[in-house]
Amino acid sequence: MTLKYQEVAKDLVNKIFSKVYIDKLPSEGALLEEYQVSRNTIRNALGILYNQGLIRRIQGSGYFVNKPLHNEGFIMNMANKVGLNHVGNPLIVHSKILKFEIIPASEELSRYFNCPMGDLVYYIQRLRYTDEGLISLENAYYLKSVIPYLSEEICKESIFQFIFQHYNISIQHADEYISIHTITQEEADLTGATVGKPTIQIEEINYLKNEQPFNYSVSYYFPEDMSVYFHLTNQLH
Amino acid sequence: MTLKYQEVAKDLVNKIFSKVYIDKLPSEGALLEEYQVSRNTIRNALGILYNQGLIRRIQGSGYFVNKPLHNEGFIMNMANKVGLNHVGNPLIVHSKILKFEIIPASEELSRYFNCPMGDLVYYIQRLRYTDEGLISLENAYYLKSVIPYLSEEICKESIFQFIFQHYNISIQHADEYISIHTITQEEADLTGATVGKPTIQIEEINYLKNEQPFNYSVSYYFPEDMSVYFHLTNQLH
DNA sequence: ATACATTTGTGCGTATGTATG
DNA sequence: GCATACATACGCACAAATGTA
Repeated sequence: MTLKYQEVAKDLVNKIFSKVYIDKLPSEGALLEEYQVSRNTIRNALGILYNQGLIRRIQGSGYFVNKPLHNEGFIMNMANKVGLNHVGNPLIVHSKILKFEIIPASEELSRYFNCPMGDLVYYIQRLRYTDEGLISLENAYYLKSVIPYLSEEICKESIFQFIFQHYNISIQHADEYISIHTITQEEADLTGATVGKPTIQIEEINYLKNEQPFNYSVSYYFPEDMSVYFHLTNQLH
Repeated sequence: MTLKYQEVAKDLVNKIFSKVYIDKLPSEGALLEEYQVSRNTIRNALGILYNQGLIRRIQGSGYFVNKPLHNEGFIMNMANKVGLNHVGNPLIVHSKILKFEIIPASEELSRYFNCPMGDLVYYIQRLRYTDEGLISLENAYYLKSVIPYLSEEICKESIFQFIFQHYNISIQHADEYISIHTITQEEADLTGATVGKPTIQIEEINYLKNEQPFNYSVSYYFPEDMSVYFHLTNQLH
């Protein structure tokens, strides 16, 4: 499946990250000439980048590369669901597997997955590290009917990347809930963190294109200087 | 300014909130017939609702009203920038003004506002309450060149509502940073909270249509059961 | 201050592809 | 196999904001 506006969008993103476009992008007219597509297609592609907060656009003037205001600390950009990243720069993450089980869906999980109770799900608990150290404790659940096979070996690297490549599926959208979680004794034992330490909790449900949820996870993020960034467009004036 | 797709979008939102549409929306064809607009306009309008997580859409099947999975605790929906709300239901908020000053922009503020240092800004510190009690401590800054007049009286109610009505401007988009803030002695004195209590910190910069930032704020949210919800669409596959 | 060209924003119509039921 | 419904793509026209001469 190779959609024109997504191809164009990806190419534009690459050109921004690789500093081909430093400040201003070419006009829509120039871009539709370059890519040999219609204006709608160009605008679809640019709309994606705009919604992700990568570019600004000013009527009568043009499209401009967005520079993030904050640059200190560990900033996780939620706009781009292509793995952990620090404002545009992807992070290399490896994991220590704490649990790898196949369990029947509880009432709660069956609600999240929109499936009958008892349906099988993978339950994977991981500690996630970068070069800097421990990032998060993750409790992830995957619906086995959608993801028939997983292994501990796979879970040491990126589960999502494996899924996308082997099952040729992709995330359509996600629901995110952010709150504060204070570390319990059990979690402290697992992570070495102190009991009662406040952490950022991110609960996440990921959906396929057909609206089927396939992944639910709760993660606790430990870095003190961490913040979660996202960009909002107000389309209802 | 009365744009067709925004009018349609607003009308659809109302019909969802007022339970005219409980589960399924009419098809695109039926809607363009009803509103007497083109298919692009209908899809623009529906796209807004989709991006905000209000509806799901399934190719070949139709548009469906989204039911939030979590219903417990105080959930703040960030998608819709029309004041504080609890998953769709607006909250009545009133404020106690702690500070109301006009100050010159510091280096930091001048970066946020993209203005020269020393430009005048309103600085307003408020405690925000609902019937349930204290919600947040807010430190808000408004660029005086964009918002020439504010008063303490106005700040007791919704500042945004006043601005939108009197200056006929609206938020185009916003940058949000979420992190954890532990309450200091000074803040504890102001709020009655205990020193060291972890709170959700939301930093926010709001932009006008011409990309001019007009508001920067840092707020600390106190409810224990609070979580921040937002919906992500993955447009890059 | 005015006029004009450029550039993005909105809106309509049409054709074809793809998923669902 | 078929009808329905959403997804993508093209092309065109005009409005509105911006930048420049």
